[in-house]
Amino acid sequence: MAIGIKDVAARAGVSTATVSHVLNGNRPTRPTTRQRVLQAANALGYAQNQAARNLAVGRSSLFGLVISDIRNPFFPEISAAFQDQALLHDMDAVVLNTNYDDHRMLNSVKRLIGLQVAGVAVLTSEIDPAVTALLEEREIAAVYLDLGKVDRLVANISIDYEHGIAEALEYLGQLGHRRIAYIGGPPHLLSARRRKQAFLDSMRATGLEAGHAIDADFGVKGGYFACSKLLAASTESVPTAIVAANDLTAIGVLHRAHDGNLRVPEDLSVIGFDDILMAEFTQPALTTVAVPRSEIGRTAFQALWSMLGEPGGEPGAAGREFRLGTRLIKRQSALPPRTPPEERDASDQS
Amino acid sequence: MAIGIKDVAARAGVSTATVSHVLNGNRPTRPTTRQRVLQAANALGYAQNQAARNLAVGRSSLFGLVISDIRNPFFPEISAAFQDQALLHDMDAVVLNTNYDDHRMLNSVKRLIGLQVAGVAVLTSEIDPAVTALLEEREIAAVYLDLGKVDRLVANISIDYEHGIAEALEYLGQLGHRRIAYIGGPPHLLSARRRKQAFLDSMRATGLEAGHAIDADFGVKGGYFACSKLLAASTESVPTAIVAANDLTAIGVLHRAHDGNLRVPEDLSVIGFDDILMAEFTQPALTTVAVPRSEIGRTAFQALWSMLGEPGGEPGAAGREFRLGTRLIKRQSALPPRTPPEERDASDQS
DNA sequence: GTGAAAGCGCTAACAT
DNA sequence: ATGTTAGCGCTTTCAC
Repeated sequence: MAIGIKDVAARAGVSTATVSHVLNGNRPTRPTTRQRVLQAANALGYAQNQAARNLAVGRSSLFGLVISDIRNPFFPEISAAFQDQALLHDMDAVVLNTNYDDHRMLNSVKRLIGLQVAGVAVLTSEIDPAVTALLEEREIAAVYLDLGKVDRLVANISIDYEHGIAEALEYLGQLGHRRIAYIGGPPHLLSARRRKQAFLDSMRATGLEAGHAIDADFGVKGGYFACSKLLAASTESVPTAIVAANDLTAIGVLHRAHDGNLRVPEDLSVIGFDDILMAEFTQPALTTVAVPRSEIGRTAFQALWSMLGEPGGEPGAAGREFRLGTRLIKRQSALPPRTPPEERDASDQS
Repeated sequence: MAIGIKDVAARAGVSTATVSHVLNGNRPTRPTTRQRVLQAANALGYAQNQAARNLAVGRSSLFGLVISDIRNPFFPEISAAFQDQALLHDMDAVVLNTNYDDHRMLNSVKRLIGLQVAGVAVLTSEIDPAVTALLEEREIAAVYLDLGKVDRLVANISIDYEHGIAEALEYLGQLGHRRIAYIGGPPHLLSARRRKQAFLDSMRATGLEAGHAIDADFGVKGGYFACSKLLAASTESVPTAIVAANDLTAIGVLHRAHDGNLRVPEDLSVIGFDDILMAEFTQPALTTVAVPRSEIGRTAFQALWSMLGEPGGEPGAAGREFRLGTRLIKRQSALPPRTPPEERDASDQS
């Protein structure tokens, strides 16, 4: 069943070396030979045995992609973009979920090492230092998300929350808002800390009056209750705009604001992040700071790819820092009107 | 850098064969030797070189999982369940998106064959016959979704829409509904056809009065307009309940029903499928027929796993048919009330 | 421009 | 219970 390089060689009347070289384009071959080989390979339906190839080359055509959980809508787009790039370069990706578990994360990386992956992208929110250490020791190219470091075999992607939030605040300013509150995420998450800091810095920079900043849980419920607190303040300190650290939080805010039995500023404006992508669907009225998911995936691949040297040759480029911008998506965010459905169409499956 | 089996053998003072056997548990070893080997492996941070192993064994520790598009919320859960099972059996999965493209699907399978995968799960809606043929020819274990066939190396998973819809209709009957309409999906999709047929059969069986059955596009918009048509009918033929072939369609129906300017039965009931999972989130009031996504993923893995024989030994079990049931999730589906947020929490990510 | 042959790291007979 | 060793299918040096 297994059709090997020998079969192709035999059929083409050449040596296996030639077949190999034709297939990998590693050295010039006479066009006629080339033809014969290609034809033979095709006729036999030959598929290169990657296992053997990898063994010989010492590295596989696999990249590892470690994410928190593919069920979290934040990741599918990243993963898809990563794989699309991989396909373009004739590589494949093994995507592993850590389920937010450090131990499982380390294990995943060990598995990947066993698979002889050519590189690993770790795009989870928190990264176990043991992982970076392991990858470094094994001299495997790696790219991380919002990890500070960069090295010969370590690239880093960071999201420009600072600019994104500044943009959002500017927008609110144009709308006439002056008292702006913030609802953050769990302080133990790096992204939550960075977003909050960006908000505070940006407020200071623009000279706007910082309302309260409350930490919540990145969930709908957290946003809901945080909003209660904010709106229950004495009249002159009730914010007229709220920036929420992610979209679920923002959805919670909107829910609360329209539940009634609460004094809500006429023109309350809410801004969220489009982290989990449902925002647009569930709350077509929510203005969001869009995180460039596809770009993250694409960039992660490129980062790894660029660090890859020739199998036994030059070392490839050094890792570097990639900074990705956000996009402010403006939708009226005061009252979620009940409108006819958007022309969106996310369907077709099963 | 690369730590090989020899290093472990040396450090443990045994032969490579012993190390191999300890690691794979292929033959009894004296506990003390076992210990020494394990310890040495651990101390060195040894990770089995899968490429070499696969080459020797003739088969990799990889399963292929071919899906339409991981960005479609139907798939992440399937994929995650599949991978969780894989992990349990010390295997890995390479997940490939076809983007609903036959050509890309065939290509994906070819890639997987090159990777020497031990089996392939093709869980897309439509399956190119060339794919089944190729897999069959290469004698690779395969499992499909709603493909009729079953064979020595071909398993099949089918969803029991029939029962699911019957259950839904029974429920509507209990609620007192008699005139029930149906909005289907694009007839070129197998799942759409199967669901529609199940509806019609079930209606006939229960003796309920079948309202109109309209084909739509599996999208929100399609549901919206189909609903317009249904409710615009002459009074005595206006349905009091609508079954929609997927959840986006159902959401469209709900949107339309509550847009005003249309005569809507007091107690209009709507039932959808929870295909894309957002239904619960966006429309907590929609009763749905739940497709068992995780179970599909889990079953797909099990199907492949059971067909795997010993590398060079017995052939493993023959492929068989797996039938998976649906679950009817009852939520009031008449008027989507604007309530405080559910205690749901899908949050936490980067 | 092409071929012969030595491994890549592991497994699995076959020995002991 | 453990060691020796011949490949697995490919790449790649070294000859030609």
